[in-house]
Amino acid sequence: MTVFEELKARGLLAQLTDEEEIRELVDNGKATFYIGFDPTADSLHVGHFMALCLMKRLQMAGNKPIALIGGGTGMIGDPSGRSDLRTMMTKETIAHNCECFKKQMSRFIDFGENQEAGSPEKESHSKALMVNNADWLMDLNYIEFIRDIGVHFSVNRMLTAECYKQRMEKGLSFLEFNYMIMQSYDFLKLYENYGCNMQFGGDDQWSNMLGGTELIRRKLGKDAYAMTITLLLNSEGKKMGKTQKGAVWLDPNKTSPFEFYQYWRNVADADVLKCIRMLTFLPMEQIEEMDSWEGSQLNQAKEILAFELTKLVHGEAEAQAAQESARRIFSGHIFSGEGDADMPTATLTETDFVDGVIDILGILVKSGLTTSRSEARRAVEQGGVAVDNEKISDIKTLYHPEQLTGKGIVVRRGKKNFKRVTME
RNA sequence: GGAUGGAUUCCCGAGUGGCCAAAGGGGACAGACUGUAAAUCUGCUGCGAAUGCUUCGGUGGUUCGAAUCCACCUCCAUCCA
Repeated sequence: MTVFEELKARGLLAQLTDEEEIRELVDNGKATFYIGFDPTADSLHVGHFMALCLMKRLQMAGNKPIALIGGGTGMIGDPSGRSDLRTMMTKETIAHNCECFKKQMSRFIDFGENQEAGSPEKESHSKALMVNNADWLMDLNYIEFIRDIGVHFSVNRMLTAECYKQRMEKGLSFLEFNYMIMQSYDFLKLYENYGCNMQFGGDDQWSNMLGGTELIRRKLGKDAYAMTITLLLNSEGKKMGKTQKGAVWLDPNKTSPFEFYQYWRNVADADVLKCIRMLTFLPMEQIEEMDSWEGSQLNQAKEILAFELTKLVHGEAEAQAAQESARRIFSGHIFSGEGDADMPTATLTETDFVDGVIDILGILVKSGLTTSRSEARRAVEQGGVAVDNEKISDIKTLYHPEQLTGKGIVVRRGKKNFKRVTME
């Protein structure tokens, strides 16, 4: 099975400019492709995960990935968020975020030795590149830019793009309108500087990507290709990787391996196979086999999914640990004491106690299981709180520091939220 | 620049002087049922142990009393230029 066939079989591909050409390039390792990442945070999240997997798959097939960091576009911020004019990120933050991105990406993509931009010779030989569009966007001269690039864009045509059509009803700022042009310019630059002949991105980027291929054709008379990745939606049509607490991060300090594991362990039945297919590197044959699973058997599939992904992102040891903890916790007997190391822990100090005691509500709040005492009270009153597996029904239950020393206590809120609480 | 409409709690959306911590729905959370699933049912959803305190774009004002009335400001939408 060739790479292209595999991508297709896994349902990763959404739209392509020219299927035959792309197949040809990709299967023969002749593609230099880029995917753009906006450095809006200091960690990548699950939303970026598919892009990373795709880069990895293609790199393994001999193609050369370029990770484009939107340092320039990041200076403006994504306008589609509307009202809140995002605070402009400083160069320092962007640089910091880029560093973090690179670190995380290198788990997936082999940047080889010569990853630093700056020396064209080295760059042409490296296995992968990371570049920042601030390098060419920041110093643009407005008049020159409009003359050279702007002429090639027809407003009439742009307005027919689906993404703008929708925005036309709610309002579209000029800033936002420029996104297509800037992104197209990125592609042109990468084509000229690094021979980048292909762009991948989320399905929502399609029209911007087409803008790039057209710009290259008009400006240079050359062909370039674009391909979009299917957006990973759950069965409710929402983007995967978002929880009410925010994104599921790839950085273990922002989303612990255990939480990461649990996120995937808890996906809906309808989504498991899709996720396995699109996100894991398990061989297709094995996936086909699972395809016929149903009912509670899918529970196994979820375990596989969670394990595989945690392994990819955090390594095998972490994945193993997360899986064991999860099994132990959900099989009923919590805490053996040993091996629960990765259970989220909250540590109290003397100052958290009043007159040498703290009530259960205080513990819930201090441990971060609830955000306020009112919320904590509700949880207890509704029978949703347990300590060391004993249901707590009295909101006035008190704890002394001695009870928290050593292994401490394990506080559970609801079915799936655990925190070990100990003394300093 | 002009005209009109709008801004309500996580979201949508009612509320046009006291009975409003604010209807209804969605979501979230908790419980039952289950397979750490979905669907369903129940509870719950500003903060506080509580008298109570803080919320309805912002700032002032009128009033015993304001989400509701007045003034100014900010932002958004539609139409006109």
